[in-house]
Amino acid sequence: MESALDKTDLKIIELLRNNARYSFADLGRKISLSPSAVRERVQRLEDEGIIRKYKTLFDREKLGYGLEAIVMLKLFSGKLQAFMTAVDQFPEIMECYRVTGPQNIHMKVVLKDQRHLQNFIDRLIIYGDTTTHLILSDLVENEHIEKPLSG
Amino acid sequence: MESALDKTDLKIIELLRNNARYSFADLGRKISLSPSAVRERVQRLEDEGIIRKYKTLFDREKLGYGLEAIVMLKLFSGKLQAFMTAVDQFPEIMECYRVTGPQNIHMKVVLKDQRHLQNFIDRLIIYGDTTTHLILSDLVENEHIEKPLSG
DNA sequence: TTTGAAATCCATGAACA
DNA sequence: TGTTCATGGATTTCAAA
Repeated sequence: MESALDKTDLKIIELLRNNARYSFADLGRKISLSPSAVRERVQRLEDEGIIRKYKTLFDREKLGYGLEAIVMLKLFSGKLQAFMTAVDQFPEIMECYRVTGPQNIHMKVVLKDQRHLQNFIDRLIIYGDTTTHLILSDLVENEHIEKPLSG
Repeated sequence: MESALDKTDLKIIELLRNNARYSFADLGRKISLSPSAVRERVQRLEDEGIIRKYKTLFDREKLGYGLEAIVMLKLFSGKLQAFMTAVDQFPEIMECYRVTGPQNIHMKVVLKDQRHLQNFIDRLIIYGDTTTHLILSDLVENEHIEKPLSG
C-alpha cells in the first residue's frame, strides 16, 4: 500500500480528472494498455484513497440556485465542535474549510435567492459572526462539457 | 430546449452528483427506468448544459500537493482584464471567483509546500494585494468513495 | 503487472406503443 | 417519453506469463 505513482498512473489521473466517465477501454486506448490492466490500476488508486470521488458538476443556476456566495465565519469561542457536526445539516454548503486567520471558517454556499441567503445567515448566527461575499462570476471552471465515452 | 425538470430528472441528478460513474443501467435500476430512457434523459441534461462536467476528485496530499490555501486578491485598478486572462496560466488555482467586497477575487489554490506558496504569491503581486489563509481541514467533502457500478 | 479468453453485462439505435 | 430487442462493445474474472 502507498506505493509510488508511475507515469501510467499519472496519465490515468490526468484523463479521469476532467472526464470521470471514461471507460476502462477508453483509458486503455489512450495510454496503450489493456482494459484489464487499466481496471487494476484504477482500483488500486481507489483503494489507496488517491481517487476520492467521481462527481458530476451541474449548472446551479439552471437548477434554480441562482445565488452563490463565499461566507466566512468567525466562530464564537467553544463553538467549533458544534459547528463541525452541524455542517452536514446545511445543504447549502458546497465546500467548507477551517482556515488560519481571524475568520476561521470559509465556505462556498449555493442559494435560491436573497431571501434564502438571509435565512441561511440567520441559521449560522448561533455559531459565530458571518461575513458574506456574493459570487459574481466563476473565472476557472468554465470548460465546456466533454461527452462521455467519446474518443 | 430548457424544459422543466421533473422528479425523474432530479433523481438522476442526485445519483450522478456523488457518483459520476454510474452506468445508464445502474441508474435505470435505481429509479425503475429502462437504460435507453435514462440515456435519453442524461443526454438531454448534457445538451441543455444542466450537467456541466464529470470530474474525479483526488487526495491532493497523496499526489504531493500538501498545502491548500484560500487566497484573496484586491486587484489594482484596471487589472481585472489582465488577471482574468492570466488565470489559466496558474495551474495552482483550483477555483477562482470574482466576488463583491474589497477583496474582489477569492481563489482556492493547491501547492506543494511553503516555498511553492511564496513563489505563487510573488507571481500574483503584479495584479493586486494578496491575503492568504492556509486550509487546515476540509469539513464537507469527507465522504468515503463510492465504488463505481456497485449497486 | 500485464495479457488474453470466456461469460456476462451494457450501450446504442431502430421499431413501435 | 417510454419499452423492447438485436448487436456490437465493454466489463469482469482468471489463468498464465
